[in-house]
Amino acid sequence: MSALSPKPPAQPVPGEARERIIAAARKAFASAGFEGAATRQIAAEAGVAQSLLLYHFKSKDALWRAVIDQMFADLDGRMAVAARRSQGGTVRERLMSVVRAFIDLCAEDADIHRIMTIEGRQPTERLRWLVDQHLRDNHRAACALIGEGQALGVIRPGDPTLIYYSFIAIAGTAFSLAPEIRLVSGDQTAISPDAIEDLIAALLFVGA
Amino acid sequence: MSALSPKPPAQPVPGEARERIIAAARKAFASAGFEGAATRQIAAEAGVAQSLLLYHFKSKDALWRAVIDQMFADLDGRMAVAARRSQGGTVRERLMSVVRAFIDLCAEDADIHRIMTIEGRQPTERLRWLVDQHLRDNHRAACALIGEGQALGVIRPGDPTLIYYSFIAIAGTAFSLAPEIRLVSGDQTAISPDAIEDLIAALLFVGA
DNA sequence: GTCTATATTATGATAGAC
DNA sequence: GTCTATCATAATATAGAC
Repeated sequence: MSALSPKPPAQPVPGEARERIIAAARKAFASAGFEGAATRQIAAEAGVAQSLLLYHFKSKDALWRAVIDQMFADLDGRMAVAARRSQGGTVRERLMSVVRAFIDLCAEDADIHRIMTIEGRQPTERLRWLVDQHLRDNHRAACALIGEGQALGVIRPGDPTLIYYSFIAIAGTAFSLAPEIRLVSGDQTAISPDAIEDLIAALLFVGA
Repeated sequence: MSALSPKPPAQPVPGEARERIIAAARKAFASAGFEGAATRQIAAEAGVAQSLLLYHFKSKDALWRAVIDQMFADLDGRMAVAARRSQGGTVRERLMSVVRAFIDLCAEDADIHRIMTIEGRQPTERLRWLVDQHLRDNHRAACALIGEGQALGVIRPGDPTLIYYSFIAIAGTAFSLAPEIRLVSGDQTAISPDAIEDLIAALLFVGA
């Protein structure tokens, strides 16, 4: 290896520590909530000084917002890809395309569901920011698709918002509570995206 | 009012403060998680000194366990009533009886779902205690009923544990995330037990 | 950009008066 | 049973060297 090696292990790459901090913060917020997560512990997990966290982000609150923005940039990107791939298909195909994309996202990393199910419990300033910044648009798009299917008699009748949250609940809970499910079932239950997809299809479609 | 009035307002009734502490602790643990909840804040909410909390319960951990035990005493009692009321009925009737009892419990107070969805995320000592103390038995009973329905072709095929957790997810999430649903939908969505029951029936039963 | 050191406040827990 | 006062530690955040 030359001295100009493209990936020097000791020399910190610019922006790398910042990303490590965000990753560690996401894990911490997802498992202990905003108040329960400690910036010291996040910094230790990222392998940096606690004060560096407040250099890159001006406060714990700002760090939380950075975590959320990164998570939703990923989510929105995946949803856009799923929508594009299924465009021109039936309502059922288009809906299951985004449903499957969300299931796969949760299977890979349930942190987004974990954080959302903590923040959605209380009408805090953080929740209002979340709704304005990210949730309202996703909710509107999903409900439009659900309403389209209902008009065609393909999707079960009922309040689209409740159907939307039921779908998220099934898709997210299985992966968010994986540690509990493992302990309760004695490791007998395999949590597969296919099995979750079947349950959601049964919920959504008429005569499924 | 005589001096021997049966309900003196100033004189603290024995055990009353203890109950207020448990109630305040349940709210705190449900909204902020174990680490995020502060004993000082719980005591303030209950209107007592912080140290009194550690007189009645020897530690924050012991307080948490007392909260859990009280919640599950209520849950188990309601489930037993629902099971007794429907005994002799069809599998569908028996299942929907306990399903409805759980929905009503969450509608009245979503704290049990909120606490469980926080604790189920990480394989902590608290989770192991929860599983041994309360969860395993409830899971076994539910899965037995689900399996019975599947053998008769009434309930959708699939891993009973995943079906069980999907039911809990739908029933609990709607009420746990009520503040978010309210904000996102602009108060357009009414979260009624009947609507939730319909969604769960669609999920559970073949050809629903 | 990253660190050490520290200020300030909040935390869980204890001691002891009443 | 309930309180005030306090301890030791851990929290977020800031100051300043390199």
